[in-house]
Amino acid sequence: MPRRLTRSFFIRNVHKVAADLIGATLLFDGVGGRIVELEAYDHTDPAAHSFRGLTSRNAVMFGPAGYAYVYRSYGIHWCLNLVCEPKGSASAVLIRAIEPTTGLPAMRRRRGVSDARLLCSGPGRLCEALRITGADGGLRLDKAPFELFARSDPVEVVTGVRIGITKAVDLPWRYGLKGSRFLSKPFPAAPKSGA
DNA sequence: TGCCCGATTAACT
DNA sequence: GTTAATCGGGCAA
Repeated sequence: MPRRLTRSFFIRNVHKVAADLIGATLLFDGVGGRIVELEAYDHTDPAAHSFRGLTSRNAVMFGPAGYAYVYRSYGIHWCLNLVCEPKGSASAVLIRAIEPTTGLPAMRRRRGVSDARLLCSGPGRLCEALRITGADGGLRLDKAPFELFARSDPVEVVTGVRIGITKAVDLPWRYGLKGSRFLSKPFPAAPKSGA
């Protein structure tokens, strides 16, 4: 039986949490799967919502670790973040892709597609598949409807630059499960020496 | 009050 | 590869 993640898991540096979440299982109302891709953000980061300081939208990011920050993207999609530490850094990880393992029929119904690789590979897609909305912002991650379980097997974590942003584009704050078929986009191959 | 634009996605050519 | 959809946040006026 995998270990249930408690709030203390998130009371750590956002990059440590990010690396440890690859391969972990995320369920919402009993539907979800294995986290294969995420990105880190913090208040020193021009690409982060928290960069310009506390506002009503991003207030959850400035609060305690272990809570969900959900925001609307492009006026259309919802995106899920997990708030981390250090305290006051307004840091969080954006869950970008999971490998669907539980509740496939519900996810297919909600997404309107059958291909498993199109269910949860992308931050907006996975929120639609898990039915996470702005109403879930501010909820604790260690209580229902959220359930998080630590990975039970070793994984290889790869990093790269983040996707879909126009600022701080060079920070290697994207984390992924090496070789996963459920990434929203592949990680570039390691550059050859001498390139 | 108005304006610009985004941590995206799907449907185009 | 390009672009429309769609709307609230954040900043200028």
